Amino acid sequence: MGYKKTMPEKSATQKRNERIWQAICDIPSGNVASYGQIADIAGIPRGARQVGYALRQLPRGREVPWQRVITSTGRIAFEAGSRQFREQAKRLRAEGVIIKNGRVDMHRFRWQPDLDELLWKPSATWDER
DNA sequence: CATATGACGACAA
DNA sequence: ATTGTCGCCATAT
Repeated sequence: MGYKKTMPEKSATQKRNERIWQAICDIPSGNVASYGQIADIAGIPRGARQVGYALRQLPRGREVPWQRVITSTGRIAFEAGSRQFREQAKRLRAEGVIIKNGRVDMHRFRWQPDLDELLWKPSATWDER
């Protein structure tokens, strides 16, 4: 029975990454969020860089809308013109996000969770069908 | 243990 | 608007 005791538990890092990936999955298509914003939602204040790290660790095949995470100033974090930059821009535009002069208008496309909640909260009313 | 690094962010010039 | 600096914090060496 106990021959599985060496099963390694998820490291703190792994659990943190999971929370981050999960938070990113909540960003609606057509919207974007900043690294810091995701960090806060994932319960990691001042953890913007950790979000970047988690994304870099994102396993192939794991479906997470990583393209929706950009810097707080509305820029794509990758070097302009790089392959990754173009891929992200392409995906965002495919969702209707406008990138003008290499930047996204955060006032217009930034995801606002609380506002989003307001639309989900009254679900009880709709759940009744 | 000391440094360096990075898909960040805030701020000063 | 740009650019540089510094703070932040997990990892890598």
